[in-house]
Amino acid sequence: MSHLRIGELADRTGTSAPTIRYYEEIGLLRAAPRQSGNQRVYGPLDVNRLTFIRRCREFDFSIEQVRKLVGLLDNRSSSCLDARELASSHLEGVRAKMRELRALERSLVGFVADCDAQCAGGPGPDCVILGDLGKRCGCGPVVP
Amino acid sequence: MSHLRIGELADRTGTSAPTIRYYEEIGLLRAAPRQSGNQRVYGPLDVNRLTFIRRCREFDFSIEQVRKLVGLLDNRSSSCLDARELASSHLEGVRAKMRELRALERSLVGFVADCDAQCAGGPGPDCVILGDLGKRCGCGPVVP
DNA sequence: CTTGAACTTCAAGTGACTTGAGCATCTATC
DNA sequence: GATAGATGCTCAAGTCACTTGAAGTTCAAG
Repeated sequence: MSHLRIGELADRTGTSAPTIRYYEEIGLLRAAPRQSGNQRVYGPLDVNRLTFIRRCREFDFSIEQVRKLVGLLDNRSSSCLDARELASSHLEGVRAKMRELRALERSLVGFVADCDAQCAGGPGPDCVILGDLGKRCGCGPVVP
Repeated sequence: MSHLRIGELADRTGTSAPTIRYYEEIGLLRAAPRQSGNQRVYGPLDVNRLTFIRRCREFDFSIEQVRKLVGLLDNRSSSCLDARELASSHLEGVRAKMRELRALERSLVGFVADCDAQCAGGPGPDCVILGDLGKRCGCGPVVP
């Protein structure tokens, strides 16, 4: 049972087979040994490693960041501080993105509310959403 | 002064010149008329339209959504409801993304806090972050 | 032996641009 | 009028992290 083909590995790790081949191609996974018929064969260690990789990706680490994280695992003499640094700088990025999204959400809520209050489904070009989107450049509704 | 070249249009709208050419190529901006020397010439209406487009993009609307929004502007008989619909379905997407990011942030904060509490900068492979990232598959720290 | 699922490779497509090469044109100064 | 440097032009390829498609091979079941 410990010998898996690519489809089984994919199922166990929530990956697709093409993605596994892609990870192999970019060197994130080792080049898997092949069966007689040239099909890739995997073992339990591959399940572990790929699960780790997928988890990092779910946490929105980029492939290059994952490469470093995997390197930390491979290189057992490396410092914990490297992992902490990677995680916390990633956290910074996530927080910045969240701030942006919050501002965005507020604007969109405002647009929709204004539309409900003022346009009431009336036709066209004077919709406050279109007006709002054109604003802040001081140009009002845009005439094409 | 109402005749601008691409660089000036770029400056006034916070866009890059290649991006403006790209928008022209995909039909989001009309093909600009050319000067004698084949350089593009723009007017105030182009500033308005591009500002509108950039604003939509800042609000994370996809190019295709922007294309619709611009179409709403162009087609003055269209209904306000279309714009409202576009904005509110976009809002849904933004909220979903925010929920993901919030969960992600919590995890990362947890990782870093655990590391500070338990690893204290000690060396290596037993860093709780690497452990945490490998978890939930029940495999613990991953052995490559 | 045949069927069909799963595998193989290689190439191209996605979105929204960015970057680079190599050449033309404009503007300012001498 | 000559020249230098900024700005413009086109076309092609690169980015990221895969996904999709074509066309052919291998495996497992009946």
